[in-house]
Amino acid sequence: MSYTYDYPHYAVTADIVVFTIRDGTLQVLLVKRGAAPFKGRWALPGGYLKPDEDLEGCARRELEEETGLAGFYLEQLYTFGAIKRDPRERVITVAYFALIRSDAVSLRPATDVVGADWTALDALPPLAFDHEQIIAYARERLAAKLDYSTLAFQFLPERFTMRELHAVYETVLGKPLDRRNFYKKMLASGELQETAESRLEGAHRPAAVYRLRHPGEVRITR
Amino acid sequence: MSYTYDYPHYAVTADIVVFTIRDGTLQVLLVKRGAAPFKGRWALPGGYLKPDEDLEGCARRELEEETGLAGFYLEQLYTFGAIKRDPRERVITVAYFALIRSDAVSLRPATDVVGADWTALDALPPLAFDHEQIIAYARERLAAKLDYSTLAFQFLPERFTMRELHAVYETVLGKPLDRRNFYKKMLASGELQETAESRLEGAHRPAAVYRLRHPGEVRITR
DNA sequence: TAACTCTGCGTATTTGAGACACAAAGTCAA
DNA sequence: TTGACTTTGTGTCTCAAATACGCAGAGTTA
Repeated sequence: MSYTYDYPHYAVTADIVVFTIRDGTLQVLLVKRGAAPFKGRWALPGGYLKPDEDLEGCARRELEEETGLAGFYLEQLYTFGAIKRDPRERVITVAYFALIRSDAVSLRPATDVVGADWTALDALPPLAFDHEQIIAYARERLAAKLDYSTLAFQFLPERFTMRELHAVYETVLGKPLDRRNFYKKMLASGELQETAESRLEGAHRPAAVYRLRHPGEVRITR
Repeated sequence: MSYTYDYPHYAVTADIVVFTIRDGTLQVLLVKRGAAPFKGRWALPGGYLKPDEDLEGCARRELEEETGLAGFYLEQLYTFGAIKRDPRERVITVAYFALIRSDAVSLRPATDVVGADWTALDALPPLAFDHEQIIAYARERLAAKLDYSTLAFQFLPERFTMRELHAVYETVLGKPLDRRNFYKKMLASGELQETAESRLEGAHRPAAVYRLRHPGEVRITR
């Protein structure tokens, strides 16, 4: 089957920067390419847009195929269309970023790749295409948005402690935040809901367990 | 001439939301379509991506053809790809927004349109495609970015007074800002450079003339 | 029961945004 | 020439939020 048009058309893909937090570091999902170009190199998960799906639908489908997960947070990032970014032909890629709880995922490589794995952001291997650039851009957006949204909660289960939330912020921002001021700020934000629960994890006072006042919804907090 | 591919490709366009300030209101550049679909309707300027130009290059070229202007500020906004956004065929459009000093422009309609004109944002006619949505999104981005960048200066000539700068902010944000606090904030930002010049415009004290400390460069100020 | 560790709350200081008063520097008209 | 008028430019006060840091609370372990 072939497709013919009267004037130039382009391949369109969605690539997704999937962030998670594992072992106290910010990690991103990479797949190992099984075919040329860049065969054997790591790359972002993604794939071609189909005629019957919209852009976000494409990103969501590609990621579901790879992780088995549905309902994750997904946001359009930027569109990359440099002429030679793909050596084969002109490919326009609409980049997305997603946030996922890594404990909820079991990776299952898609058909056109030979492996998929999480990689720490500060230990990235050489990547295919312009994917380093895409990841750098996604990381900036993520860090900036922590400050004025409830994005961070996408990394946590429904119920969590202040320490867990604090750790997410420190990990993503890559710098220490005063624990006590952080507690205050979070409580003052009005986004947290206390629960009756408390959690004992070690030889010390148990931590109160919180949940989001508006779960399953990313809110802009200013 | 025709173009044939092994799997679905898509038309890719760049549409540009061109903002300017005229008569004390925020205005946007619209063109009147000369052909179907939406013949006779107003739409955003834009056009098809050519194989030998990148996305920003496409936006820049389309706008240069329309306004004769070069070197304006241009930023990628968002990519719209809903399946039926163009009734003819699937079109992916990468939206940009540009800021222009309207006094520096003389409009000259491109070949495929019958007219081009500035329109106040609060008096938009019905638009073609999803262009209302694109404009709304661009307006949000512009207003948000005034707060933490030197974007506003793109609406002003190289040398300007505090009053002119103040008017730009009030117009874009659509609300009054205390003049005296505004002065203080701008001076404290460190982005302004005093000049020896002052400007006399009426029966009152003349205003000091400033210029940007880093002209021709949009800076993030936090 | 004392040592230890993390949790939770409080307080004091600094920084920045916003409200508002008033002097300064011009023109214009009497 | 002088006073009315208008816009420019600076300062002060207040309040809210961010930051620095002290310390009691509530568990476990030796």
